[in-house]
Amino acid sequence: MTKHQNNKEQAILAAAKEEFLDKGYDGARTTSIARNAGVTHAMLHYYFKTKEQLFEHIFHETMGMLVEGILEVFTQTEKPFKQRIAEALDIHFEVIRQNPRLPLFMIREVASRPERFAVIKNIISTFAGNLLTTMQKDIDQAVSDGEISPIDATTLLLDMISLNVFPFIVKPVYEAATGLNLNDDSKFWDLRKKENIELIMRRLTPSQA
Amino acid sequence: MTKHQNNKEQAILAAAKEEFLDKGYDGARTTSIARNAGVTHAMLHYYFKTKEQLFEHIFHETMGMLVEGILEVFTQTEKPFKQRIAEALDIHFEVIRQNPRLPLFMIREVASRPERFAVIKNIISTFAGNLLTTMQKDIDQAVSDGEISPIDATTLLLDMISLNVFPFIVKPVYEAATGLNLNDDSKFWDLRKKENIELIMRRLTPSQA
DNA sequence: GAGTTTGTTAACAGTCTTGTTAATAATCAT
DNA sequence: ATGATTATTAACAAGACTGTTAACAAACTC
Repeated sequence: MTKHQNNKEQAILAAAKEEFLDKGYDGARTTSIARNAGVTHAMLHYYFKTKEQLFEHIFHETMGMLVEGILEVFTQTEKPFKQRIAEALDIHFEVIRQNPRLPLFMIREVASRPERFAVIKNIISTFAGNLLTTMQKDIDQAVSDGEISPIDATTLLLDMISLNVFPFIVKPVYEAATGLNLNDDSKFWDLRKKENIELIMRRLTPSQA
Repeated sequence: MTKHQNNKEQAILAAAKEEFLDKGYDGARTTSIARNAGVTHAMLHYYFKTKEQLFEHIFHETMGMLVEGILEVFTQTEKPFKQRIAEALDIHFEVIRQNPRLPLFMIREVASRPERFAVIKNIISTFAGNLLTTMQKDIDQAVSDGEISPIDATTLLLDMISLNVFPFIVKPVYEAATGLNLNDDSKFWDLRKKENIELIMRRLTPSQA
């Protein structure tokens, strides 16, 4: 662990993250990971016994990053409800923008092996439970204050996540169909964020009728 | 081709569709497909030379279904713009509801092998081009009539697709996290469709200020 | 510096998976 | 009915991929 370059372990992890995010568990090859990390594939099995174990590392690291990012979003101050939602949308969008391949990775892996998800199931469900109840309370308050029109917390949350996440998921299809490269296009993503906030704000604003 | 039960070919196609939709190309096994179809795996290779070729069949059939469904959505009559959009959302949502695994399948395969998408790239891009220009004209008309507030056609389209498609994509994650089964829950999907239409209608309605 | 632990390599074993082949049966055309 | 075509089976070939092992090197401990 000391003088020996243990950066090999890091190199393996980095290459593995690339490979898994790109191709998913089934498409990933341990030989390819080893090659990209610049080590023999025996080394890979020396540091991480199995492909599954290596994947677990990446999956947890990745999920941790995501959950952390989301948690950060909802520790908000005492501002008007609509403003807090707008800020949450902003931060949430930026978290994904910095890790754009993460949502598809998560969805893909859970879809093909739901049991793998069991580990962080509890974390998410208790977290979501708390979030939804506090959110619903805030909503009820804001509604009776006449600040917003009524809506379910779960409904609102799914609205927000759909709008913020889907563009990143559909990006490969969009790029394949148009030939454009959205990574370069920061204007596109700025506009998208703005539009999402606009949509949710309009959804929340009480109707004038 | 005649008296021989060529339903074996159909059985293989059916089993292959299941397998590919469920596990993706990389996760699918031709032996497993053959087993589920009730044929030897030599038969599979007799009818479809390679796994790739079998996949192409499924991919094309599947994409055709999707594109057809989408096309159907936008052949609309001479109703007010907002009403047409609401109806398009409704039909689009129902198409996906009947083929709920299709969007994730498409996105997953395009993400891990963009080149495979080249075949239907042209269809989609010309289709989308036409759609967007007519849509933009309709929007401009409706805006100058004071029916709606201004919006880009591409922006509106992405809003609509995000809201309608994402819930189906995230379904496995939702189910894994909650332990619930959304397939049974037709109320959930009815509400979701309603909410999506509500959101887009509010987005389009001119602001009262 | 002798011995122990840790890191590294190359070769290999075993399994899984795709695809082929050669032999056999069923169906069809005439 | 006979020959040609199509369907079907079982066994096998080849390769890819994961994981192991045995031998060796480097560093670390005392």
